[in-house]
Amino acid sequence: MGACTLKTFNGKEYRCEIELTLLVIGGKWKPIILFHLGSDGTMRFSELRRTMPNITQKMLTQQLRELEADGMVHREVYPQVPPKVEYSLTELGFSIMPILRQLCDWGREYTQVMQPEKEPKSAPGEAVPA
Amino acid sequence: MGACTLKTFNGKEYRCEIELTLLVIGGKWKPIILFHLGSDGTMRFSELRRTMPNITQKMLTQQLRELEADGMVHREVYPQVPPKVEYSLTELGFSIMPILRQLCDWGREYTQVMQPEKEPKSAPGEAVPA
DNA sequence: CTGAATCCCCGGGGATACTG
DNA sequence: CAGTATCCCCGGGGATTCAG
Repeated sequence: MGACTLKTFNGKEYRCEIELTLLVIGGKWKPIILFHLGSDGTMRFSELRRTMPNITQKMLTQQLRELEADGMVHREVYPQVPPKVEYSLTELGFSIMPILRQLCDWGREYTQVMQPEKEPKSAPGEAVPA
Repeated sequence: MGACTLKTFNGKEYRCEIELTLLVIGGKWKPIILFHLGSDGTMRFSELRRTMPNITQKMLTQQLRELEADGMVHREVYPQVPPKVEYSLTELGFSIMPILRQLCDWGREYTQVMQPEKEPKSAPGEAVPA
């Protein structure tokens, strides 16, 4: 229904709360970053890079900063040389983990359901006829 | 963990099932389209356009075709003039609705948690101190 | 009414080099 | 080690026009 009028929160424009959520945790990298931090716990910058070999440091830094600004991750800087920076999820960050896990599960089941035939007769969670 | 090696499914490349899910239901428009179809049921093309005034017909058509190809929506063409085409969710499409609703809920709570203070002390679902 | 076909802009995001 | 700073490409996606 008409629940999709233009709203603004913290500089983010959205018409639906789903859009707002996607602005915070969506995009090519954020879900993966959050998922790793939630699964493996506190990680250094270089650890994250090794875990995601395909992301550039520019993008990793950028996405982490946005996640930090949106209250999803905590950034701990150790004033020493060589520099050491650790990232971890905030409580708010952890609160998205259940959804991330479901996204993961859904994707896994999707491959199962779509594998046998191109005509999808049953949804993930349903039994497929033999 | 090293659970993020490059995989391929149906021409989609992903390193994590989350990425695969996002390839199917992610992007600027798909979540909204799915959400409307799931909430309001079968809709004509023009109905969808009215519900989402900001999307162009090109994008709406394109996204609907991709969703159809991925088994998320069903496209029913009535061979008559003027043309009439109805879109609805498949079972697979419906199976994503719970997650969409949670995305929606999370976004709503996010605005509550982030509103009072910029320093996030509690996550959505937690009680905030008075 | 539904949609295909074009044209075109803009910015997400990659590659590379430099710095404290 | 953990970032900035540039440069630049490419395609997502908007506006508009044509068609069955």
